[in-house]
Amino acid sequence: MSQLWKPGTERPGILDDEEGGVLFCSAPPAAASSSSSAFGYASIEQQRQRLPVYKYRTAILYLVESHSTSIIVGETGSGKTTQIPQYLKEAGWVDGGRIIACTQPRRLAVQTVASRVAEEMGVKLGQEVGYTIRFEDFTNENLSALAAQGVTRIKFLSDGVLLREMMDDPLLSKYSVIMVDEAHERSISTDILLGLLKKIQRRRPELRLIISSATIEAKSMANFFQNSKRRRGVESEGHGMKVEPAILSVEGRGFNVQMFYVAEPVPDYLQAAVSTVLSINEQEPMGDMLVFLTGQDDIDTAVQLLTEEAQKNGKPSSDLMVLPLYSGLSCGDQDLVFSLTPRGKRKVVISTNIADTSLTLEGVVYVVDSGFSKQRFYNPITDIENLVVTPISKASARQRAGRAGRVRPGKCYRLYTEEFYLNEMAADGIPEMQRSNLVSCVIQLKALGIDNILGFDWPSSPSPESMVRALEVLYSLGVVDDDPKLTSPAGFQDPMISKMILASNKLGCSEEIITIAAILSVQSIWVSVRGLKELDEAKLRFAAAEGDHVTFLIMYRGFIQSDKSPKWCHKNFINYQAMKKVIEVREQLRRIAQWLGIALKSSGSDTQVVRRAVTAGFFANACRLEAYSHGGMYKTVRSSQEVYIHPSSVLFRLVQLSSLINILLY
DNA sequence: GAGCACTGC
Repeated sequence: MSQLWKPGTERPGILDDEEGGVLFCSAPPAAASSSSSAFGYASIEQQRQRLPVYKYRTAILYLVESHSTSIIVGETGSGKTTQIPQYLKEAGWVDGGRIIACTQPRRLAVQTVASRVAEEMGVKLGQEVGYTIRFEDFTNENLSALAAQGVTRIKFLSDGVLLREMMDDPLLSKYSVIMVDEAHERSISTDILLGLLKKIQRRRPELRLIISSATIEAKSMANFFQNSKRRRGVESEGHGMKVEPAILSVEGRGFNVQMFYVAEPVPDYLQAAVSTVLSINEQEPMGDMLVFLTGQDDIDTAVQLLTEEAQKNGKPSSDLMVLPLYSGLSCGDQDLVFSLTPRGKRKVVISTNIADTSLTLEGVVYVVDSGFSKQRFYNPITDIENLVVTPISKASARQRAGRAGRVRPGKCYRLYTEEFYLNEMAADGIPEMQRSNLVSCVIQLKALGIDNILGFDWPSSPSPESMVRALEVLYSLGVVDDDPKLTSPAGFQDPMISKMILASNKLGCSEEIITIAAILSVQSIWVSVRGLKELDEAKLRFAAAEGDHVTFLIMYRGFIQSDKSPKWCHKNFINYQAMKKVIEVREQLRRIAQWLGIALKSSGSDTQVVRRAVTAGFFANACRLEAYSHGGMYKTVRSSQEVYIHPSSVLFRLVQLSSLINILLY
């Protein structure tokens, strides 16, 4: 590599122009390629140079050197995530013991990207290239001179972990460059991170930020980082940097995807999806299909309809291999979608949004897009979060379509009209921050010393009602005082859990409550097969009349007594992976509890104190059974909101039963 | 008779 431009030297000849205060850098000259392998196959170096981002190497390094914030818009397959940290290292951004950080919203992405980069650099993962996610720290940050060889210089981490690091080192002083990847997803932790990084920049003008995003929403991101810097514009001058964020666009490596729309709005997208799959199968050449629906229910129905169709012998649809995909599936079922398609079969994966963000399917040529997804919405008045089937955004529709063009030119069938796409769909989705309960978000900011929550500078502000509601809940739990400042160090992130654990200390059941807290933090410890009689029977074996929390305790004890046996879990319809996570989380909670001076103490067979501790933490959810109500209707104490026992609860049948008795009695 | 997708103490 000889054509490098070193930071601090004269800038290379790049065309740039000012546009509304934002610097656009376009069409850089292609960098001269260096060595080529003497062998017949592509070396890692050659593979790296073939990535679209390689053409922009010099440009990116120039922008990072000369701007405090650079925004890189790059489609999937551009190589930005794996390459940019390496470019930065090659250009000297790790000199003097500094570290380059690259954040991801998901754990799996952190692991895979880190190991890919370690492989490309020919180093052992955990040394020069490392990663940190919860429960796994694969870095070597021991800075002693002797160990200097394998010290971590490029570090991948989940954005949640970087937030945690801020509690110990508020200025994140060991990092020279922080790259926030997948910023377009606008997850809560990414948004908090962006807000805090903007604050850090004022105190550390030498820190460079790279915001990496898949959509052109970049412009509003640029505005966010530009605001208020104008007012304090002098600060960075000494460093010879531009305060306006730079925006650079890198093309992806996708193939062309041809779009099809329905002529008229469809009355039933599930039916429409099924018949579209069948007609693609009859009319189009081989190639796998990916269908986007909204949830488990829809997906199971669609799979069933298509499988029935496929079983009709002699029909062309008999060569379909139909597979569902959603997070509730067991690992084994999820892995099926990655299996090789048998000869003469065509794979059809029916998926939720999981195929949009978390999993990448190879070999998809046809995408069927219902135009809907399930989204969480939060109502601060009732303090209730809901899942609602909602039209997706244009950005999301484009992302879905792009899945068809990863291996060769593809086709995307949109089950909505072009008119709807052009005129009705929102350009971007609503950030998660504006659709969620903000209790843990507020407590995190408080723990970082941000006291004026309502005045915090967010990439997009949540509603004042949600903020006030969150503060109210924290106040009623005694977590914040009148100031409002945190009354005690935030040991546990979730204040309800925190309160429950503190109460258990007084009640003498911390052993049990820490188990319950751990179980509440995983998705579900039951396997997710619905409508299966055996599952209900298994539940009855563990069910306690005292409710789900006590049931969890019985299950956990059984798991420990089985010696943490996967077979025992399988037999009892318990999710082994979830149980393993419970063990890990429990251990972490136990450590924190110990640090807070809470000793583990068991209440033995006394479950009453356990239930007292649970209600101490979750009293805000208290509700009253309505007399004479059919089907067990409750109303919340705080807002008289109508609520029902969830069918997944062990009390579900019991309540049905007891309300039946009520009816008989009156 | 029902849970889009994720993160972390």
